Amino acid sequence: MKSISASRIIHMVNEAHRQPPGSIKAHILVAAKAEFAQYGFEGARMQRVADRAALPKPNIHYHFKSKQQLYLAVLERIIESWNLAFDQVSQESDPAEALEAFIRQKLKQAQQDPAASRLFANEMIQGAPNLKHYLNTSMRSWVQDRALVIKQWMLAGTIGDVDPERLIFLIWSATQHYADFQVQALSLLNRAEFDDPVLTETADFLVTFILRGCGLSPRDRPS
Amino acid sequence: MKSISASRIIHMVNEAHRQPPGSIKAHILVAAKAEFAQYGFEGARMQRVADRAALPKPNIHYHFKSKQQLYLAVLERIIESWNLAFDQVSQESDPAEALEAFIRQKLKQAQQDPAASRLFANEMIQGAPNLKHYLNTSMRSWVQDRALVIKQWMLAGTIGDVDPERLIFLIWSATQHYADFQVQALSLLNRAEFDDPVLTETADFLVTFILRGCGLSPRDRPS
DNA sequence: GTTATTACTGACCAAACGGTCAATATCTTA
DNA sequence: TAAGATATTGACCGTTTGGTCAGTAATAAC
Repeated sequence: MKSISASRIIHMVNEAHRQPPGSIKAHILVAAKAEFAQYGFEGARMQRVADRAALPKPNIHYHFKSKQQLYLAVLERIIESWNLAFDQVSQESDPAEALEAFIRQKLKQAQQDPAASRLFANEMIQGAPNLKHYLNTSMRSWVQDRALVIKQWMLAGTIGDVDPERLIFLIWSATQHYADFQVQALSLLNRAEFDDPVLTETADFLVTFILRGCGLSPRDRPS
Repeated sequence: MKSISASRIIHMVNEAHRQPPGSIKAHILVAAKAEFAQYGFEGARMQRVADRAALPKPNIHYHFKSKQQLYLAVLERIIESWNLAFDQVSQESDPAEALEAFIRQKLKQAQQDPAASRLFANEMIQGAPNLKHYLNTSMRSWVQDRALVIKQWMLAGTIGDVDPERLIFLIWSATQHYADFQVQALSLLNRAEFDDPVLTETADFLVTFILRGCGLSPRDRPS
């Protein structure tokens, strides 16, 4: 195995992953995301990435040194874009409103970029070989922050008794599943595609159901 | 592409997939399930299947003609084992009891055979290239039968207002996620492994939460 | 307009891939 | 125990894989 230090790899990736939207690197990253999402790291083929990007294969290798590095660049881009949607919530927020916003946002994310969701799913299924650190640091503290707020809501009596970590995990699973298992969902719901009407119906169901699960009623909306 | 008719493939698979538990074919199928679950079809390597089974590679090819056929045999075995757990439920069943049994059963399945769950997840992520027919026939009618019972419960007022298909999908997602995203769940819950105590806590949470989401209280249990 | 740098690509390579095959061992049954 | 069928395997094959490289085009700097 070539001895390239982890920090050097991370440095190179950091250079590569934030590209102006129209750039060729950004274009390759989009193609690679789709490929890795569908086939996983080992199943992905550099030739197919090139075909998806409509570029010769060596061109891909010019911009990204190796398959591994391309994968890491895609992965970092996804995590970063998810962190941007790091919505603010506090003890003072209304639980129903905050949870509803969170559910709708997660579901919209899953619909707008199912490839990102599937790539992440592949990484988790394989035991997160490239995201173990993320799971034990950023993700964990993010969850703990939110869990603390939920616990405070519980103490204040503005929400029912629920395990906050498991609640967050359930919301993630319920929303992500519509991206990862889209074919199953569409067959089950007898729909052709995951379009806006399906999104709205699904979001409404999830909000109602989960809020009820938390001992809350969904706030009234103009109908 | 070789022209082998679909029925011939299915016939061959049917011959292969039900093996006495101690047989070599069964042993290979277990190894292959783990490999396909972790890497997906394209990412799986026949050599690694052989290594997992502690057999020379040609031995695998003696028992299963091709990678594709081995994969199909594993898939059929999983679907079949899931169909065996086809628990009976009717209009007369108690909704809370029936849902609780369903949730606990699904979660236990996910814990006892996470590889099966992950293999299925991989197949869904790729758009179910080998399970489209299953999704549109067996799975669909299974869901519709259960959905009908849930609708009757709703008419009888023994359960709150919920979209039955989406409820089933949510239960699947919430339970399967603990197998597919096990590393994430363990990190989030600060646990080392998905053992029986975690299983029980998780099942209790899911039962309470989902029943509340359906407008039900979990039936009392001796504590 | 020359030069230096960056971007691109057809042709190629060693290694790994799924799969084969002839030779051998191990069971069945008469 | 001979004969046939089944099971096993070391050595091998054509193809595909991730990746390279020399040569060329395009761009930027002076």
